[in-house]
Amino acid sequence: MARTTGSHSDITGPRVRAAALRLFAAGGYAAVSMRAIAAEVGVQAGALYNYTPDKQSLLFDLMQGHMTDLLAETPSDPTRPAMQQLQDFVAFHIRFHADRPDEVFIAYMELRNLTPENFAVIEGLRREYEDRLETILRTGVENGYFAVADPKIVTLAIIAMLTGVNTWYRAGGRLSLDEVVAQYWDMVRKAVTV
Amino acid sequence: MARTTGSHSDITGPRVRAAALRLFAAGGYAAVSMRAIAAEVGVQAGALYNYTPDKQSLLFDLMQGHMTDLLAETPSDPTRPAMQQLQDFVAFHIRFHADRPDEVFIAYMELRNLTPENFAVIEGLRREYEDRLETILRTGVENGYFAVADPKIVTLAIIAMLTGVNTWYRAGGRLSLDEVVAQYWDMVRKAVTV
DNA sequence: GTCTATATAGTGATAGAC
DNA sequence: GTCTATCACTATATAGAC
Repeated sequence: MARTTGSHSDITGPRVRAAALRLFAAGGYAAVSMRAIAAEVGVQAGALYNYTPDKQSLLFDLMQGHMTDLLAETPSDPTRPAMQQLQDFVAFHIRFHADRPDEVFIAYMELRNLTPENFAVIEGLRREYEDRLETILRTGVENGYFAVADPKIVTLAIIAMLTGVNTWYRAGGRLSLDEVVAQYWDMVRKAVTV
Repeated sequence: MARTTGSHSDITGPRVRAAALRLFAAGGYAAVSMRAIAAEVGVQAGALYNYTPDKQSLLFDLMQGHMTDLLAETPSDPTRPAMQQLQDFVAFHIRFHADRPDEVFIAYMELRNLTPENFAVIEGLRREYEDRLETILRTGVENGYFAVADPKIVTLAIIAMLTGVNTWYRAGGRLSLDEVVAQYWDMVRKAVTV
């Protein structure tokens, strides 16, 4: 992928972010050098600084983009029964995360490599996502469909369980994503039902 | 903690491991220098190499020690009913992990910083632990106590859910560890019961 | 917009004095 | 067993030519 010369501003920027995403997910933010990212893109290290002010911004932009995409696509229809909303949430979470293994890995593993200011932003987005699920659980409790002693705990437990799928699921493996979604929905449904 | 001179072989070794544990958990293996570990112990960087052949061994020893402790302490009594064995496992997992937040964090976050040979060892120990739970689930299914379509999936889901406690639980917080164990056991029990 | 070259600082690990 | 000093690299980021 060695390049020669010329102008590529409109395509190089996305390629820098894609290379950083792949390399950060594979080796970890601290272990990946700007030179390695540049080599993956096919430019020299100095050229990266036309697309990002520094390495930290590269990480933050990837994580922020991931979290805002997550929030934008989360299903949210308060008119549906709580049980349906919960099923929608479970299916969405598994499918969204299965589609973006690198982003998910970074979002969980590289939090400590964010500056305190950037960490606060990402943490806020994460809490916003958790609140979506917690609201569904509280609604179901109020309406008598769910038996959940502590909605906050159950929220965190469900999200941890669902996100765990990413540690083992691979497309083309023993189970289809449909089967995975069905299995996890079965567990979640039983765990929260009266 | 600056030191002056003298011999400390029997106490410096454990202190090196303790410092590496704390710093790796706080900043990540790749981001922590041998000089930082030495400073935490109160010696110069060169002196560390009296206690470890290299930085990689320091990480591996911490992870291997954690996993062998985990396996050694896991309750295992096949004569008890599967439901009791499962409850024992859930309570043990939460308490063991709550006691060792740094070790748990490293065991999950630093897998990719192990050499391939060391990774294979840790991965084998991890699978051994998962097999303990999977065996309990299969026993309960055979005896008609559990309704679990795919014991392997449920094993991974339960472990992910339980380990997630470490991301938010802090001693002295809103919930006691007894309450946390009770809440999670309630969810697990309902999720696997017929 | 990308290049080459470089400033400045840090890295893991080792050698040899004490 | 710990020290100081150092080797050989690598790091992020910048300056200036083209």
